[in-house]
Amino acid sequence: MVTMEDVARLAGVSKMTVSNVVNNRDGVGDLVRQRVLEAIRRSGYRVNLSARTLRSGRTGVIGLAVPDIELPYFGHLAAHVIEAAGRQGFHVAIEQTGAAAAGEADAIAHSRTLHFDGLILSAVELDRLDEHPAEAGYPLVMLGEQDFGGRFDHVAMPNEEGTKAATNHLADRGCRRIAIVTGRASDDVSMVTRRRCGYLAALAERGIGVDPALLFSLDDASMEAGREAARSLVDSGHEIDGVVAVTDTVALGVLRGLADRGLRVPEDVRLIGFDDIPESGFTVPSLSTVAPDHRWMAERAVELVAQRIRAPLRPTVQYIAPFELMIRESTR
Amino acid sequence: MVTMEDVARLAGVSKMTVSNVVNNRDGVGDLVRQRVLEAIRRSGYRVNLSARTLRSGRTGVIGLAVPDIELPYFGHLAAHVIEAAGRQGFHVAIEQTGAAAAGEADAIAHSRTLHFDGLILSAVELDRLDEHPAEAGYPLVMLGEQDFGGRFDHVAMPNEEGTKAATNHLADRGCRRIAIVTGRASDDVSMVTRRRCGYLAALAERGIGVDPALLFSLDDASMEAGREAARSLVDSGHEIDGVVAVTDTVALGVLRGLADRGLRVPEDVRLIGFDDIPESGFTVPSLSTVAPDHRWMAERAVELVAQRIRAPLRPTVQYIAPFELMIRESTR
DNA sequence: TTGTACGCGTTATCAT
DNA sequence: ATGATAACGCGTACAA
Repeated sequence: MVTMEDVARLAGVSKMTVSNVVNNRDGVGDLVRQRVLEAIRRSGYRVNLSARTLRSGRTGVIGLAVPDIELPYFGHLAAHVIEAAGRQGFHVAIEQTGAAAAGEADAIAHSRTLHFDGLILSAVELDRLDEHPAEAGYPLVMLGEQDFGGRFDHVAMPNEEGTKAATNHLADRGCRRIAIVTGRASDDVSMVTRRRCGYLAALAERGIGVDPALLFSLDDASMEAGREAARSLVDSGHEIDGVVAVTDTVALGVLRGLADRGLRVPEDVRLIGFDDIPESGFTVPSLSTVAPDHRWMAERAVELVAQRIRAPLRPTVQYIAPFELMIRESTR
Repeated sequence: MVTMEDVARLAGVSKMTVSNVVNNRDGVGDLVRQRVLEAIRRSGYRVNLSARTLRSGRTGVIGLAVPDIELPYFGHLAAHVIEAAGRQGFHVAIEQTGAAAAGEADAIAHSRTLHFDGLILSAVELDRLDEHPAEAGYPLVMLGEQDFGGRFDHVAMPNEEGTKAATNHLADRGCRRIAIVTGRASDDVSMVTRRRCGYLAALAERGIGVDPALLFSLDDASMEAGREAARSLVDSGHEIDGVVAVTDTVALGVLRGLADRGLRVPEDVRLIGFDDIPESGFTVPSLSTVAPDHRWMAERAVELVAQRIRAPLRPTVQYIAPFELMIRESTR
């Protein structure tokens, strides 16, 4: 391995001068600087980030923990985070939590072990983070679903607002028997519950009665689960003319499940999702959806970790992402 | 930060003994070991990987460079690589190359700068890697598309074989006017060309004539490009009864583009893709496709980097992934 | 403007 | 079985 020492010898200077050149510090003569740069080029020298890290105590890496990078939504999000972090001079390491509270807690511990400078956690399950007091003071930004009562920097999805707008939109189109397909609603503060609240609020506002048979809970937010939910809803015999799906991924499954039962979208049933993943514009029929500004979310999240790394004690900040309704064929 | 020194003091031993305990080395008495473990637990100590890396010269991280993590296929692949690497005790850092030769070369340089122990490169553009001789000897495994004439460890897609099987399948279903939608075919060895060869081979075998008007080139392998390709093909007036799409992502776009023009799949046109991304099972109609064994590919790739890290000079290995045809509704 | 000495946390070597 | 010491490559502080 080529070290600064080697470069210094090659250029006939001390390694401190090499360090100064590498870090663009001034106080180095032009001629000497040229000689050093030439020596670096010739030798193929690269800074050793481990050594630098050991000295400075910073790794320049932030972790991004998501349930499953394979789900389109998180791939999408990761791309934006990587880009935003790059602009701030950070690298991103991706962890998968498997959408389990244990995985999410692990990711935090892991992140510290690897000495990431901070962690962006897209938590869907971990609602009891106060059980992990050892992590206090670590730059941790929550991204997306859960609500943590202001204890963390948080960039939230417009869960309630978005779902309410979606439900209202279906009502505007004349739907009166609107089903909602969500994840399981075990805990109080989860994304699922917030979205369900938005749905209920819209129905109440319109004076549409709530039929418990139209509240469908999934085990996970997968395409397969969405497909089965749609089949069950149809098979149960309750008439429906609209479906609010908790995510676009689930909506893709619902779309397929309705097709399995010979129902047409939007003629027989209108369908709207949440997330606006790229695929949604290309399904047949294309999928209406609540479109949060993902780029904005990623940028805020990166900005928040960066700020917290610099100032660990500043008060926490809560954002709710802006969104718009993307109206496509599935609710025409 | 808690260091080994602190733990050593707390346990009343030397830091070398702590190191031995942490690394599960033997030659430590049971009683002492217990005392040390207790001290680690109480103090919340974590190894400093930078220091360890500085000493050992290994980071325990392998890079995975893909064109765009947002494309479902690469998200899918990344999930498998992360899992396989985890089993071998490696972490994975993801780089995006933007499907450009410059990005791919950057990823290699970058990977070395960050002192990854090795790099898995899913190269789609970089066909002249011999222009980067400085990288010789770095554990680099090519995954997927390109062919590099045996100069690197390589886990290849069954490009030619798979596309040939797909085309034959369409012919079996009675198609005689089969179009192929590929990326641009500028270079000799690219995935695009290999897949096109498979297509031509199948047609030749069946005695079906090649109509140049049915060879459609895309600027990129996106859904949008696929959609526009399908529209153009239909609008051009050449009758078609089958389409081979270069990837499932493109096929999703083609499916949509055919719908835009009022053509039914599979009644009017049959369609087959390549990759078997999860979405393909859920489209309406569901998408037939060439399904390479992604898990197998990820495992081989990780295995190859791991081996090359241990033995930099062993001869290179070439694999071609196994595949099967997933026959779904789009070719019924 | 350039050089020297030391410390970051860990591990290898050698000694006890 | 355990401990002392010296590296690993870089950056800070200070001296020249």
